[in-house]
Amino acid sequence: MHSISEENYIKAIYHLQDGQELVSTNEIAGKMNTKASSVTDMLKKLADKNLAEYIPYKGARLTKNGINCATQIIRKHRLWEVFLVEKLDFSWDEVHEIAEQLEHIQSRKLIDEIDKLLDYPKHDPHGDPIPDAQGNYEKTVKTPISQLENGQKGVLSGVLDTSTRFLQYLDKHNIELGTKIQLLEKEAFDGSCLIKTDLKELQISKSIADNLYLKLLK
Amino acid sequence: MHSISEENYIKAIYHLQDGQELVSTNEIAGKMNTKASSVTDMLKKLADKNLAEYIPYKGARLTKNGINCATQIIRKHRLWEVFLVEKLDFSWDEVHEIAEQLEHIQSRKLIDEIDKLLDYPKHDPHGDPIPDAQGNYEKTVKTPISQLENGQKGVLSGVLDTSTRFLQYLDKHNIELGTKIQLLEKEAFDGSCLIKTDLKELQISKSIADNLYLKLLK
DNA sequence: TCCTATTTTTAGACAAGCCTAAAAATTAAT
DNA sequence: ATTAATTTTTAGGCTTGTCTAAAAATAGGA
Repeated sequence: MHSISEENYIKAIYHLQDGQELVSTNEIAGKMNTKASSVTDMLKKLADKNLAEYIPYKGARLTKNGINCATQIIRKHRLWEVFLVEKLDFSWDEVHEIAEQLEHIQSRKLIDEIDKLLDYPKHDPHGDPIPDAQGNYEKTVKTPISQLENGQKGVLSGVLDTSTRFLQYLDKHNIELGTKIQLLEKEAFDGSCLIKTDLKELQISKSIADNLYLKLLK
Repeated sequence: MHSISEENYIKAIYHLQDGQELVSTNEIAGKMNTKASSVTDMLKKLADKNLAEYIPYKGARLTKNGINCATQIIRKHRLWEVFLVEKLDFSWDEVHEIAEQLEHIQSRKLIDEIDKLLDYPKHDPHGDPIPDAQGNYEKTVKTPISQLENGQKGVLSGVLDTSTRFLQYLDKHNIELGTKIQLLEKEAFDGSCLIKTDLKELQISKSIADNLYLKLLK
């Protein structure tokens, strides 16, 4: 259907266009680790195939077609991640790269069977929602710890950075999806935060507080 | 490591070189559905990478390196086939194309975990042996029904043709791997055979008799 | 052996995806 | 509003893997 390269661009645009109207060439180049000129080439191709609208010098956005395509790729990626963790003893910091390969396997039946095997999970191991076969998924409001008021609490339901280093840091401190976290105090001058889990209190830097997304509890 | 195209050539050469010393350019082109000139290009590249020996105008054979590579690809292909049949309710005639894609996924740990999940199967759904992590696999002697003497019997342990049509034909007649089959009588003039299973007697054409491989019982 | 048929290789072209360097358009700043 | 900085596009080139058409090598037959 579409080449792997096309699929990767579609996915990148989808993730970038969240909220924004148009995604710029440079933003896409940054995310894809390619040069702006390569992006321009690809945007023309995606526009030809009616997967994206492309306005020269302004940017691009996915068409309905492109969005469908993106959600199906994301569905595959996240289901494979769940599969790797649930069925094959991978840890949540090992699965991303392999899922990047597996998400391009073309077989509708395959991914639907994987979905069934896993009993139709709603979230991947990093807390991100999994689109169903029709591309629908639940969008819950998640707030980074750095934007909470002192005293507010919530359940960890997503991480922005999925690098091995960061996920292993969380493991070390027994923080995982579903962990209940309360912000005790935010330092005004450097944005670092003192947080509390059921197990202990922990001082975290602003960049970590930016990466931990909570579903708020009142 | 190696490109998908390289891997496909390596696999093709491996399957063709069974027995033969050198595999010809045309044979490879036939198997790969490409033109001879494309094969020549690739053989030069494989020789550069020390994956094949290439003697112009004579043919090619895999090096030790190439053979290792081939057995690892075959290992992946066959394990994925078992996975699809055992864990995802695929039938044995649906799995080949998907396994052609999955066999190129690069992750040593992934395939070893799949192997473990399946409890280290020795044969794929078509009866072909699965190489272990070191590339070793059992080579049993299998004889096509067309080469048996009248009265000889054996257990179906492999099929040559894995097309959907053929596998569905076997399903229809309740013939599967492990089915005990006896040759009652071979017609001299057209090579067709009358065979007997536990369930019934069946007249099969020579081409079908050529495709059904038995492990002999005495 | 010599001539023909087949096989294989070479030569040149093309598409996909990427790159660099230069030109054009846009944005920001004085 | 004009210039300077940034962003984006164009132009041209490279690699991989494919193709066609022509040339070269091999094999087969009389």
